[in-house]
Amino acid sequence: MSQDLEEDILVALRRITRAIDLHSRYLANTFGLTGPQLVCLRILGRYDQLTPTELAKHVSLSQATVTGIVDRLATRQLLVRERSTTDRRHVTVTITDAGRALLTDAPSALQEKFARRLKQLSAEEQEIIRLTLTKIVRMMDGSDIDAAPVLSTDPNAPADIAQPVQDELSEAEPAPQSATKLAGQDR
Amino acid sequence: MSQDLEEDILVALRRITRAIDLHSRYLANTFGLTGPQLVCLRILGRYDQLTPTELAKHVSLSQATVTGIVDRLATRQLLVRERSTTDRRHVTVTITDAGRALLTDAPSALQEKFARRLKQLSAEEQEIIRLTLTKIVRMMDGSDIDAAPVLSTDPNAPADIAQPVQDELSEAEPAPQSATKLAGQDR
DNA sequence: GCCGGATTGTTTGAACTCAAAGTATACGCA
DNA sequence: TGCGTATACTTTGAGTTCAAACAATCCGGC
Repeated sequence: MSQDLEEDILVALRRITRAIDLHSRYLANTFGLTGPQLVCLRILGRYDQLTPTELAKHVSLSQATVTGIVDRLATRQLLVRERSTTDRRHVTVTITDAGRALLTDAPSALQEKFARRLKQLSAEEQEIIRLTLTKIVRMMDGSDIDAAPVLSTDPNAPADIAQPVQDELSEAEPAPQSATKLAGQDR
Repeated sequence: MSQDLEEDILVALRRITRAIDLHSRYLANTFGLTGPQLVCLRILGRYDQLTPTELAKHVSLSQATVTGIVDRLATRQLLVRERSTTDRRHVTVTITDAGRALLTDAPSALQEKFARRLKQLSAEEQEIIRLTLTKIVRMMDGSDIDAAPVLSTDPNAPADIAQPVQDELSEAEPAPQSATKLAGQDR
């Protein structure tokens, strides 16, 4: 029965992705920003100003994707784009007062209901969720490419695309002995 | 420290989404089908023929999305679209021999590396992952709308958008009391 | 000063994703 | 028979996402 573990995981991930997407559209309708836009703006609110590359790293998106998001936020005047005078290749993206104002009463980028339910879980359960997701991220990170080394006859390896990135956040994950803990909390 | 649980989860989910997307592109390059295309074709391989609506339910996507995917698979002749003669509103999507052939040596829709790592985990750990993801799905499903009832002054409620969906497919998941099971099978 | 490689960002093209609008068809009821 | 609602699917429009191609700029060596 644990045979279709992979399938189950696939289905679960697809559903989660979908739920996130639906929430993003919901946010767009009711609040005016999509999920990714909100997340970017929030990060920017925290750092005040960043280059697109930095922002991309913080939100785990590619530079190109961030360009599009910044475009849309810029047309709404929620941030400003300026080329650096010292190195004109650099662009600094700065949050505006309007952007900051919008953030003050911005909803969560996660579904309210989900967030609420999350808080109702025991600290233990919350930790399991966090650790499990972190573990999945780690297992997925930088996959593929080295899993199929045969493809590129190119001598200089195309290198790992998704590269590390990994270290920024993954601090604590001591022991996965959590299994037994999970026992009682059914319901 | 458990304060930024929400943030951590958000980040992890975004990374997972990204990893899946990157793998999808990788699949497209090396195998010729994207992740969603592969998943749809696989389901079709299992059922032989389905209507777009049924297919959409099986893969947890909207009907509209499936139309696009079926389009692309159809132009590659991996499946055929036919209008039902009895009810011409219905379309049946049927996998072709070519499609079936392609499936035989199709890679996993999940990253190889991830799949491998997954198998190396203990049965217990695998179970935790599965249960955690399932739990997240359950917590996210049909969220939003009823979480913010105030928005629409419209008398006829826009109704639940993401609705259930849930029940159609989960035949093989009778009771969610699975947590307790986890207890004994420790090993 | 100038050329070539490296770095940073944007554009382009393709796929995915959804809701909402549109189209075609069926079915019930008068 | 005919009208209206319901059903099944497709189209449209917008946003996200990425790699790859492109552009602008910098910096080091000559």
